[in-house]
Amino acid sequence: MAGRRATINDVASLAGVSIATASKALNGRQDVRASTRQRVLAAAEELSFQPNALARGLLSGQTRTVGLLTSDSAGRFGIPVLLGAEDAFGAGEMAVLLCDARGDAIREQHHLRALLSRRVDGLIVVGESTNPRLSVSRDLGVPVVYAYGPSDDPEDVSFVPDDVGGAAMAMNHLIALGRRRIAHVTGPEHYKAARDRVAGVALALSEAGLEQAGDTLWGTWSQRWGRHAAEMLLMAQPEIDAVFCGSDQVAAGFVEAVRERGRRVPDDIAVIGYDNWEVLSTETRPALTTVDMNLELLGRTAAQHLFAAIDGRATPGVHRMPCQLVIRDSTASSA
Amino acid sequence: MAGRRATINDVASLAGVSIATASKALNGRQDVRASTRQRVLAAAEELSFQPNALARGLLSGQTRTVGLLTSDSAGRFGIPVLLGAEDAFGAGEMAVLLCDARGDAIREQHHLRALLSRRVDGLIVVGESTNPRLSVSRDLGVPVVYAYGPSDDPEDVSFVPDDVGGAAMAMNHLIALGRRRIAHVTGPEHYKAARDRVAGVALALSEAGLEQAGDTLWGTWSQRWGRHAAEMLLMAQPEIDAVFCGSDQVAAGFVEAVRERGRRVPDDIAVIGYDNWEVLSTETRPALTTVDMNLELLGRTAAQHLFAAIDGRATPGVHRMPCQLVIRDSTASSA
DNA sequence: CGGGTTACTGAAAAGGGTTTCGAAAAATAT
DNA sequence: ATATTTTTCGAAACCCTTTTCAGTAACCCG
Repeated sequence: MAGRRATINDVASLAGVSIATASKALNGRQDVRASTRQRVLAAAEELSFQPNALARGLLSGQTRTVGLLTSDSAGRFGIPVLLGAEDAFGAGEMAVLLCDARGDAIREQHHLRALLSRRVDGLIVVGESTNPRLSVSRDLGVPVVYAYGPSDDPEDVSFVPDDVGGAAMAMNHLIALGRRRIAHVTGPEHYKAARDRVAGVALALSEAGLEQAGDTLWGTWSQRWGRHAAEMLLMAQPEIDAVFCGSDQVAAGFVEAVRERGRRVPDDIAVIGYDNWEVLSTETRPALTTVDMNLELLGRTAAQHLFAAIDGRATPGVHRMPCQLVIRDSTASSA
Repeated sequence: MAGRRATINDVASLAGVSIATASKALNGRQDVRASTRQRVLAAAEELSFQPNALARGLLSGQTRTVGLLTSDSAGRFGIPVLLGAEDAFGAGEMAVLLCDARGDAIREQHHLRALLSRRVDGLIVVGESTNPRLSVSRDLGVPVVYAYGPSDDPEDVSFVPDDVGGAAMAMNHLIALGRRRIAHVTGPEHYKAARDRVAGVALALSEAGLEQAGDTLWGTWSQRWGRHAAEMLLMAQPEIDAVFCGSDQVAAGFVEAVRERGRRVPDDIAVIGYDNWEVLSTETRPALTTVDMNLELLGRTAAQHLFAAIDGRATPGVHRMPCQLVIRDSTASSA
């Protein structure tokens, strides 16, 4: 804690040069004799000089800092996106200002103002669900990229998981395994994620010329609902041979109830989950086949596109990022 | 995106005053006529003027920004601490620079330098476990508070959960319920959290004049280990009437295996977990009694103490934050 | 009407770095 | 030796805000 922090002035006087020369030497510019540069570098080292990012930013207008605005970072989905973004930024020498609005619009405005006054170079807005959210980009003056939850303004840049594709991928896997009486148990209808997956299911079924086994069962994203749905389904349609669940939680509950009823997974009924939430998907018995939304990659991609947008190369629109099927025992071939 | 951003200069000319007057008017200082202030405020509003935090920080030497350095924010424990801290800072108009070192010392140094060059007012270091970690405070020039994982330097300020007290609290609950043959299944011995809880168990047992049922079973923090431990335990010591598990994951596996063996929870065997990881503790059947480490509160407290430290009122040492017992069905009175 | 207050206002400096431009020094050409 | 070019260096402006300090105008009182 050596009292005051060293400035370039201190470095310059210790090296016996002007601050202009010191600056050039430190930043690797031309027009500095090698021996002089050597002296300046040594002086900087001795004083453990760190250029003041505030002064630098004030002059250049670039803070090399981005804001990360999340509505609900407590949620499972925000975190991986956030980590992916942080990772991409860290590699690019960018710093991340984290703001959690806790789903409160007032707080969001407040954070937005704070970020703007700190002159961030750009902004990533991480949604709490894949439902479109109000755009904040209007008149903001800095580029914004939306991740997970897209903006409602098509002019904005958004990155979301391709839930339609993910669901279709899961269904195609079941169909390829020879399952023909496939049910679909999912979460609340007001989630776009749930509706998109319904669309993906329909797509895959119609391509295969199949009918869904019964109506889609809407519920909650909970294990409890998975159990309940399993009980209803085994009663009403005991002939089903596969179920696509809207989340790993639902799938975990479903599997548990199926086993308790004396039916086997995957032999009698194959089960697929969604999210690849590893604490759940790998710990259930049998381990869950599930759809991974690659959220960390999504966050990283969003961050990279924010870089591009900062450089003036924005790519407006909603970009759907492919999901990935992770195959485990709950759909193992009943060979 | 109105081209350049408005400066106080623009506000001043629009209001027809000098920049000094504008500044005073905006900051609510004396020596400005009410009508003049009114005009300035209107001008600022019209230009949507936001004072440049860089210029302000450069002058005052205070950035109203703190660094949050985590080793592993992917972990379950870092997140709540982080959220609590972010919450406390947000309320105090502070901004949070998030850095995740991913457990890499080089990356940590790099982030540390970046934070310092941005002139953060303080730093919170969030550990990935409660094992003590290398101090970063030496010669840093800004106050540092450690959360969850304490610093190895007793001169530093650290906040950690009181695992000894938490474990004792759990055991006392079992003892109060009349259980007398209590076993302890926990995670790897190289975790200080596991060792502390062993100490808490011993404390509670000796106070009650009881012996532990068998040796402590060390394993991993997984559900798999919980199941395995249950199988071993039911074989070797079928007389046990309660188990204290080192985590909710272990407890969930334990409960599952116990039920499969035809023994009832809590009637035959009461089970307590640790962490209060709600997706697990509330979804198992029966729902788990568990110890909550109040991590969000811990993060908030750490943040508040960082404020104090920034004001020069540091309170060195390791502060243990009390845990809280959350009682659910897995220890329900078998009345 | 002059002296002493009081109420405002504005010029200027400071904070730390980068960059431009001009000047000095050194090297080369004439 | 002088003229010209090249290299190296330093003074000063600039980024934006806050704050100090000096100055102006209005006001009150004698």
